[in-house]
Amino acid sequence: MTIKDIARQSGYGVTTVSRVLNNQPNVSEEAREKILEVVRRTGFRLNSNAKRLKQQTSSGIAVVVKGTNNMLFPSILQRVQSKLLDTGWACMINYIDESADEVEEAARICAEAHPLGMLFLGGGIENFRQGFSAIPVPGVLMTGSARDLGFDSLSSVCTDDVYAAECVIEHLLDLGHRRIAILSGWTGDESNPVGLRCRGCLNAFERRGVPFDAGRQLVTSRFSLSDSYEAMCRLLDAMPDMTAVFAAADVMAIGAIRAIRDRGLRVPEDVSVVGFDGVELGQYLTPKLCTVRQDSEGIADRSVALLMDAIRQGTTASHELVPFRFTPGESVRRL
Amino acid sequence: MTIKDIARQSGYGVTTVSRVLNNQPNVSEEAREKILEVVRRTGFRLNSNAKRLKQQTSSGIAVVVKGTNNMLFPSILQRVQSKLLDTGWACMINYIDESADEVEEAARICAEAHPLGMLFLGGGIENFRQGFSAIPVPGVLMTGSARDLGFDSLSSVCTDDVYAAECVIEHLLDLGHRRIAILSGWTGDESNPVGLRCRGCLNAFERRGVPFDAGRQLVTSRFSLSDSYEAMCRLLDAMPDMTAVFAAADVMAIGAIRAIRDRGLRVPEDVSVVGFDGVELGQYLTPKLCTVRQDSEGIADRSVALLMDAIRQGTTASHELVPFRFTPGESVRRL
DNA sequence: TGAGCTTTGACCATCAAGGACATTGCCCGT
DNA sequence: ACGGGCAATGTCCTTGATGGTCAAAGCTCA
Repeated sequence: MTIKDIARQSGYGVTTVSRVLNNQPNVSEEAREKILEVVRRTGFRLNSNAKRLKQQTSSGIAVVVKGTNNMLFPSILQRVQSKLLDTGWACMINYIDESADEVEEAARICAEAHPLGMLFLGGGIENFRQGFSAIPVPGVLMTGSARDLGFDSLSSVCTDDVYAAECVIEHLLDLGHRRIAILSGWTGDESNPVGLRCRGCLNAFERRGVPFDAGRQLVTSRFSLSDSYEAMCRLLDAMPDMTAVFAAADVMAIGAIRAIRDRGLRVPEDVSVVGFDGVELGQYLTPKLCTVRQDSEGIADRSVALLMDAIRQGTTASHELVPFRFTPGESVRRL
Repeated sequence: MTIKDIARQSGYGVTTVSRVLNNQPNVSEEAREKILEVVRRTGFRLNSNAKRLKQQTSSGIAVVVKGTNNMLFPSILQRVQSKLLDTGWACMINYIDESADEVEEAARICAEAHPLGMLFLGGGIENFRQGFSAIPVPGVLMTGSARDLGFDSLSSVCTDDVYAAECVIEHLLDLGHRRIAILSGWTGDESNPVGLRCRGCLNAFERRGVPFDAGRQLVTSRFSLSDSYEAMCRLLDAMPDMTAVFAAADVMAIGAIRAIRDRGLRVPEDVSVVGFDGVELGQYLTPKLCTVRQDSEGIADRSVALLMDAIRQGTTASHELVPFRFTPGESVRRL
């Protein structure tokens, strides 16, 4: 079934059929009707490969999502999708794990799809470096800043992680907490959002003159309930006198709370817990989770907007911070 | 940048370059080396549109996900993605909302991508009817059975929702509960998984001779925390003497628990709660959620396998049930 | 040295659609 | 009545990669 068959069946030429199917002018109403009738009857659809080959366009946007446990991702993805639907573009999503070979495989698949642009969700710049930087299309890093990294086709949209983490620690200090533990994600790279959050914590401790022993007070964990549970157990061993813990993600905070309770301790009476992300779920837990609410819709909207600009107008990369909101909650108490 | 440029730059012909890039025989090692060197240096990639046009293949799998609040979806999607990565196929994911026009838009985009196959996650057969059934490729419905529906290209893989719901109700009845409320999803179509779960509940009540007044004891809600919270409030108003509630999804159970607590009632002392899905999160809540654990990995694996068979061997549609496991938990007590 | 074989590469048609340009036919003004 | 002008339509070439055909080159062996 090709456009030629439609032409033959309708008694017109391929050009006329093409004009009808692309809503172009210079076609008589009669021809339009007849051709559309044949198209409807046969269920014909243009071959997208041929169309894109001729028009030198490609298939839409590729989205790379690293990790599935971040509870903020589903809402961001839906928002992105819904924005892209408005443009009529397709959206290829690649979920990848943290292992290197999957990143490369995903990069290969993305590259072969010849997307017009790429969005990166989760992980920091290290993913991008490792495979995706060879794909010569505009991109937006939706978590973590790409400023000062020398990629002029990579924009970024994120929360001001450093400042937000500072706010969290300041808040805990204001409430009288001094022995504060940090449950962090991977911190190898400070352009990583979690690394930035750690930096914010250290800044706050320093500014307020509160000593902080990273070896004892900080433990890293992956973004998963089970991993953060175990990490929190280690923290409790190393620092049994802690009065508060800051988890670098809500999902970690939830794992941590379970660990605290399984030790027979109470939240927040014995240990206060603060999360990061502000997922809706946090407000349905008992106690309601104190957290930093990231504006997932804002992140999605601005990312898509930046990407569109870059694709359509060739705008150079820019870097935006999306406002966050510190959300006090019952999981923290005043000492 | 085309294959011709590579040919010119490497001093070979396009045929040879094509053979190298497609790992075909009859190329000298020297030519292979030289050509690959040029490819690496220039970052050249075959134009996938041209390639697919010539080879009359298409771009991979389209996945349609309806709703983002089901906490089981991320793990299923990642598993699907990882299985598909093995095949080297791309995977286009479409998140859609429940509104009709988004379904149609998504269907249009999927159709234009000419996928080799489709996967449907969330929602029941009604989505498929409404737009996707016109896409002439094999599909697998990952939630809800497509048996007896007369689509011979649509397979299905799901949990035995009816039986699982029967188990839940039987369990509650065994523990002495008699005034059991049901917090259900949309029930308009009994091929819908949530509809099937309701049917299972009714079966169990009937078999055990326990009266059930659907008008008072059953409330429907969307798959969201806020919606199920409100629905639970209505249930508590209509049936203040309830001793247990069965929520048709874990996310609803969590919304319900918040509603119960906001009334000053305790879980499970005043009201027992059972969920459905068995998301990992449930075991991190307090109390640990009693639920039905669906085998998300099994669902993903079997769905991909069925789809692959249908695409590669033209297997006709089949319908599979994946075992579930009833998971007792602290959110239910014996009366 | 040349017949017979294998390896290698140039060339062209092909895929489905789109666009430049040519052609047709009609309307209208003079 | 005739030609200018214009809308409608068709012809033909192009897009990038592939694969078949066939020629050229290199090799072995009598």
